[in-house]
Amino acid sequence: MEDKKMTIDDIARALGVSKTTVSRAMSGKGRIGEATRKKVLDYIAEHNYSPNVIAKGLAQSKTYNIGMVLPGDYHIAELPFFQKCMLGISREAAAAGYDVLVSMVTREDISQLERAVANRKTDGVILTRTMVDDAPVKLLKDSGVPFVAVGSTEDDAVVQIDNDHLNACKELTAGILAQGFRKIALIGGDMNLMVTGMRLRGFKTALADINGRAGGGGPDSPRPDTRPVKDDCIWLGVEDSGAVEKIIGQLLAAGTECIVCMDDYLCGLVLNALQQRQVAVPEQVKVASFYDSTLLADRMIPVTSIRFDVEELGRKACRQLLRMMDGEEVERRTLLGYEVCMRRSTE
Amino acid sequence: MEDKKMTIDDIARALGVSKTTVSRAMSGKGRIGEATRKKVLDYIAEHNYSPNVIAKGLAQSKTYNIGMVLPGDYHIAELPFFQKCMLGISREAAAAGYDVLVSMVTREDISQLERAVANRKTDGVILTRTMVDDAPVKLLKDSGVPFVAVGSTEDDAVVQIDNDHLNACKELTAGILAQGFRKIALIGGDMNLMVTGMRLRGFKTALADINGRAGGGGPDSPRPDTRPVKDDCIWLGVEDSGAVEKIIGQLLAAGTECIVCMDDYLCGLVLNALQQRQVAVPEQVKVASFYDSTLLADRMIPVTSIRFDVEELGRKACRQLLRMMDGEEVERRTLLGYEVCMRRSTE
DNA sequence: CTGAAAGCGCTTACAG
DNA sequence: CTGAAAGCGCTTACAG
Repeated sequence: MEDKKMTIDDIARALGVSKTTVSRAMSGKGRIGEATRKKVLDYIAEHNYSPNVIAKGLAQSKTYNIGMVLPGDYHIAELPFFQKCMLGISREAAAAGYDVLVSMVTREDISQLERAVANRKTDGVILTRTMVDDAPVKLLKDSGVPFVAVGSTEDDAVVQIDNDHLNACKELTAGILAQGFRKIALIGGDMNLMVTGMRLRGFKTALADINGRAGGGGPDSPRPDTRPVKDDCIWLGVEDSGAVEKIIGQLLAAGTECIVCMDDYLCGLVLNALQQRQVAVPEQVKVASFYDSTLLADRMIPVTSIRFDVEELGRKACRQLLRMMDGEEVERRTLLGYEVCMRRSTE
Repeated sequence: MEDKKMTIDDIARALGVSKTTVSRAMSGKGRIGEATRKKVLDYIAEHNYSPNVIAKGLAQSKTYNIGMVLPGDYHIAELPFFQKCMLGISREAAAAGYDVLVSMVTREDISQLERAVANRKTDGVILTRTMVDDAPVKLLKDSGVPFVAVGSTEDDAVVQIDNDHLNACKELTAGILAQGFRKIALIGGDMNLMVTGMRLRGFKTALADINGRAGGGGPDSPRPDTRPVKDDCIWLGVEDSGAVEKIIGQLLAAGTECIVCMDDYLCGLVLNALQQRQVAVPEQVKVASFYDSTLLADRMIPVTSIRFDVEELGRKACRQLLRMMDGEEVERRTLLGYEVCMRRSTE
């Protein structure tokens, strides 16, 4: 415990060198004799000294903290995502000598983030979720603090890094359509989440593609016959079992062959509703979901799903931020891959 | 944005006073003229200045950070708990001018916590979960940093604050037994979690009580006839649906009347298994759970459950820690209340 | 290769 | 009531 209060000055005195020398030995910056260097490092190791990062930071005008904005009111379906993402961020930060400061925000209250920014407690900030019309994004833009958003934003001046939800959803949908199904429905949650919109676009693109309109044909490309996406197959803003029950009733009556769910919680509700009506999956209806989280780990049938590497997403976001803090130019938008896992539920 | 770089020196110069005066006006410490004080405060408000907390901390040998240890590998059943607990901690910390630094630990790797401690980046630490033979507890004890554990610990020198799981489980169990049921089973998860043990003890106490052995009778109290708790009614370390299926089979064969689940995830598995076997709840079997989380929010029947105020638990833990950091004596063990919510599933 | 000194932005005895 | 100065524990030009 004694060593906890040891200072660079103590070391300098004990070794008969200057503080400058000790500092240089540790940082590796500046010229220093190999023998001196070793002497200092040995002493440090032996006495289990570690420098006061706060003081170091002050001298360098750095905090060695990165801020992480975490929603305090998110839905249980998102929890596994945040857990992994946090883990990735904190591991990468630790590897670079940084600690992670959390600011929990809700839709009504972003005061924790305001404090962290005003108090200059962080060298940069990572947003772990993006919303339509996102208050934290605005705050951070105004503050001038370097930040990256995990997720997509409307403002493309913002550095953002995201799973490729659009193409993931498109490929998943296309995969199902490729099996010959045409009556396909989409159920999604909170429309204020950017991710909901991205998936919706992926879904629509897949439908449009199979209808013969290969995406983004130029103005002079032939205008083929198209079957427009039917609105009654897309349900967004769905939150609870009551809503799901009702929707399932309508979908079954309409002869829906496959239901794509935007998250594993909704998918759980859908499976419950189907089970209660004695509708067999996949024999009578196919079901697919996103995230591949433990939320569905123990269902009777394995559910077709997208798999993302969320810890890696967190790590990449952190690395990106560290580069920005070093003044490097970084790409505005980074999209990470995904894996479509076809399973029993859509066979 | 200009004001972000403003320093106490700028203010002093602009106002023609000393830095000392500015500092005193802000902190309220030391004698200072009311007029001077107002002048300084007005200037600060107008120019939207906020002091550099890092520098302030250095001068006071404080960090204005509290550390929060978060398991990086916890189970989904625990996620709603951690979310609320974090929110409570961070809100209380913010109110006291502190930020929250997270260290994510896993069973194999507590290096993030080691770093935070070695680097003296926090003035105190909150542990958000306790395990049997808990590595973070040991590390923190050795380090000498003030800390409080949310949860119960074996080592009662540790300052701990917890929901009263023992009595909650006891009361829940007693409430069910009071309805006349005798064939009651308990299903629990990870036995390395202290909470599992606490609930187990509560369950056993309730059984013992109804068997006539009022808890803790002295050596000279009459030794009444006792029905010992049957071990085949208690299943711990249950993790997945496979295990649950098997257990449910045995319990039904044995004529079990009620199943108490230690968390909402397990309870979900139990409900699935019962549904699959067409066993009606509560008509044929009663079911009760803990936590009252959104994990079970959308089940067909409302599930009898314990309700804890986890955000308040987080807040109390944080307040306790702040008091310790001020050098105050605090009680070694604090237990918070609970609410037993009897619902349809045990009617 | 090494050191004395100034500085990071605050606080706080110590003197007026 | 107010200020000059030293100090928190580091880093980093600037000189040797």
